[in-house]
Amino acid sequence: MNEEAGATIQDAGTAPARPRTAREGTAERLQRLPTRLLSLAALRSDRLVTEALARVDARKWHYAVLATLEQFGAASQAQLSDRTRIYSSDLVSVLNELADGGFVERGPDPADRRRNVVSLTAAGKRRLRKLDRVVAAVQDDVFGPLDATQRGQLARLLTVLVDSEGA
Amino acid sequence: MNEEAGATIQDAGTAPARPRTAREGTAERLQRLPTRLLSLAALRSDRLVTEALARVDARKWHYAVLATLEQFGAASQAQLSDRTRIYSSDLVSVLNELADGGFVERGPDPADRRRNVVSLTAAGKRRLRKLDRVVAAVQDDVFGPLDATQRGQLARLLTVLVDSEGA
DNA sequence: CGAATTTCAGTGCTACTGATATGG
DNA sequence: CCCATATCAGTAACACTGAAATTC
Repeated sequence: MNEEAGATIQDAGTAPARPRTAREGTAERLQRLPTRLLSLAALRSDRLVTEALARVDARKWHYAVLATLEQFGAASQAQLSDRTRIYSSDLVSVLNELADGGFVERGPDPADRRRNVVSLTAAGKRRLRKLDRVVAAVQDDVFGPLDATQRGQLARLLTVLVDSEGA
Repeated sequence: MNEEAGATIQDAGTAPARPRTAREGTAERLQRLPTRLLSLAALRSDRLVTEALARVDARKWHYAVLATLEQFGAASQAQLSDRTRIYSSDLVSVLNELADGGFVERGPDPADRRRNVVSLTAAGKRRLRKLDRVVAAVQDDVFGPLDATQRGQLARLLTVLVDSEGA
């Protein structure tokens, strides 16, 4: 099958670039490109998270909203949007889904009738426990190749990057 | 209608969770969640890369294809797909765009008429130089908050994760 | 025949941009 | 009048699936 294609592909037009300068070969630039490494690592991570959550009929945003509600308490959608980084326009359907499942309640805020008050239900808390376990398990899948020290290092470095936003 | 929890946002229903156990508070779980940190960092990185490339009418995949062609030489689309991680179905339009710009040439492989041979043109090499500079500049934007040692650490850790795929 | 290659059609999720209606 | 909030409509880029036609 994979005969080495004689003249055609081996040297058709472009010769494979070798590091000409001793300094810094541009050869493996793509494979080593930090932004690409970050992108590829996140792609795999997101895929595993998405798959694991899909197995229990959940999405990343569901977890983010539930965890945020438990941490900060009931909130308006604008607050939830800030805290979860979900665009408020996208948050609408997420809350619809969570409300359909009975995991959150959404009612008008009597103090400001533009707002809704979104709060966790008892079922929502149980749901959060479940998703906590799912998400925790995925961490080991994703970061399994790293030992505890490396995981800490990575988390610290990523936190610096994430916190540098908008600063 | 459904406002049984009369209070507004301050204490509607759910009290902000405090770390009850001394062990490991689940409070900031979302903010510290490694897969989320990875996702958010990559999101910002991808956005900056995409924006910078868009300013010169390019996309990430254009760069990936051009750099791969220079590194490995002319190749079939299946080979390019493997090397760039672009799905072969998506590669078609990327190559169309690059060919429209005169940056690559795509011709049939006489040795195996199922294949195309994709090769870099002179204009493609000049294009690659340009994109190289753009991409290099973005690295500093994205990883500016880290010093050289930290950047090396991060790159090493991400490489471990990326290489662990399919292994 | 089965398998590889290119291409096309189409899905689903995400990020992101308006616009709109309502209320402060 | 200007601003905030929630909602809706829609776009673009991606990741991914499946199927077709051609050729090995």
